[in-house]
Amino acid sequence: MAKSKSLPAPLKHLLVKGNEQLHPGISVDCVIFGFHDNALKILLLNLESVKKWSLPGGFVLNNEDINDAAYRVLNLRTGLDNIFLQQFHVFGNPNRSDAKVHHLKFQEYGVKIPKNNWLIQRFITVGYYALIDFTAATIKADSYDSKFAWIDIEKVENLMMDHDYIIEKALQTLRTQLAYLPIGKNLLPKKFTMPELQKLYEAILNKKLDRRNFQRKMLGFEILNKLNETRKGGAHKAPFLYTFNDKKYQKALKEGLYGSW
Amino acid sequence: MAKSKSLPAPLKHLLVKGNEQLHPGISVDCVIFGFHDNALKILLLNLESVKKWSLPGGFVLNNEDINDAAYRVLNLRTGLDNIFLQQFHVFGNPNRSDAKVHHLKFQEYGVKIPKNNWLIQRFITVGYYALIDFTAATIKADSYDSKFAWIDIEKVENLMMDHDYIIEKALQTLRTQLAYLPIGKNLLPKKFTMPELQKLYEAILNKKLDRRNFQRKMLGFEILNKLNETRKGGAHKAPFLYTFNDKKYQKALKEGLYGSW
DNA sequence: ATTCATTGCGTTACACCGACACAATCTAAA
DNA sequence: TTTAGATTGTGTCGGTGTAACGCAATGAAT
Repeated sequence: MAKSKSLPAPLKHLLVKGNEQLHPGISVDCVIFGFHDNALKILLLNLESVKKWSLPGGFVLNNEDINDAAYRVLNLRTGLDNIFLQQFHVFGNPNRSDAKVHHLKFQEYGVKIPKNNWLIQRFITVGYYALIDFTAATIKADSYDSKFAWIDIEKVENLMMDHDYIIEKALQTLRTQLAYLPIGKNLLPKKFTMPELQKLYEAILNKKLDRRNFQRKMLGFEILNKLNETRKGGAHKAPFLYTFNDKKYQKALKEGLYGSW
Repeated sequence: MAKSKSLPAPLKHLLVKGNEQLHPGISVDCVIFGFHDNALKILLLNLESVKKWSLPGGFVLNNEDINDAAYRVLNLRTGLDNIFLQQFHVFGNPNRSDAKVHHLKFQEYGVKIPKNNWLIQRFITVGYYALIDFTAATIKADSYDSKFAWIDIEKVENLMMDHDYIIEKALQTLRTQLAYLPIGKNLLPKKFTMPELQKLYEAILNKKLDRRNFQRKMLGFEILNKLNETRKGGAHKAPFLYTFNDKKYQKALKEGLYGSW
């Protein structure tokens, strides 16, 4: 009924050039966490053709490191650079791919995907998670998806394919790593207050923390610089501002916060 | 000069059927840790054709979960079942594959790999690590490699392709996970003594631990059953034997040993 | 019987953690 | 201008776990 729009070049490219320019059967998916209004959110894209939300993902170029591919996806969507981005799991269930997603998408343009096309194969995907400053990102949708949204971690559900599970795994990883990696640098603006940092931790852990013990523990890691400024404007006592001490932060990223044993 | 032996069926199969039966461009590699003579060892295979040692690895069947593929490799090599096996990293550098390995191998049989054959492509590999009971395994080599060896972790070097790096990453992961996962069940015989368990931890961490504190900490995890038997035969006081409490062990595997936060 | 390394169990000092107290501060309302 | 109310900065205290070390018991070798 609806008049077919003409097929966008990037989509055509996938069908025609995918086979020779992209690594077969493997993709990357990015769980991009952002923090806003004291809530942890995830960047999702809407595939109108299947009426579902999905994670931003992409394919791996023939001569591209898979980590670079994930970074390219992240950068393309958010415009951000120098972001904490980490592999966390490989999803290799043979039934996870759903060709219907692609069929429906191309149907919008009245295009039928040829049998045995590169796109209609089983894909194994590598999950990455990233932490970004909500306020610094400028999100771009692309030809496959026209809408995006930051969706509260509590309200994520009914995503495309196995993306719910991917997010669950990402969140698990993030929570575990919170215990031994310094998290927060990318999720918060450069200057932030201790209560803001605490809210972030509480959102990730989904758990209230004691204000005073949190501060003591955080300062104990020695990765923060206390500034001689306060954040005025709130209706209460003005809290001090902090920044991350880049050098010590990087060191902690490599060596972990404790060491234990 | 040397008379060409005839090409073994599994190798021929790779060339001829790989394209239709195996997932393209993805492999799995297993870092199999064993414990013997108070040292941590890794199972390596020798590729005579390239005169280098390599990790046991394999490909993923078209309809096979990638985790099952890794498990299949582990089981094929060791004959063991019900083993702790975990993904730890994806190695996706575009230059990591080295077609020369395959060319040399097939040259042994006077066979030239056709251009653009399935085998001669870039492979992205998923690293898995496993912990096994050295004494329970019966190692099998296969048609690609004729020799195997347990090589001391300290002496691993100059492996094929990026396998040194893969092992380094595996060891890093193992050390990190030691702090929050119960390790040891698969590396030791069913019954073991506290000093034996300690030696294992010391081998993994490459660090001496205090005997008395180690015991207290271990018992504190409440994943061990103390038996009413001792290990006689040593030239000294007979230490008590322990087993892992399976139920609590599994629970700790899921939830971690601490929880922190 | 004696020797001696090893094991089982215990002690002490110290750091860290959770729970809570109290004073200082900032804005908004009175 | 003063007061109220919520929030922040700093400190205390008891419990817990850890590192470092002591000492008696054990068991094979001498």
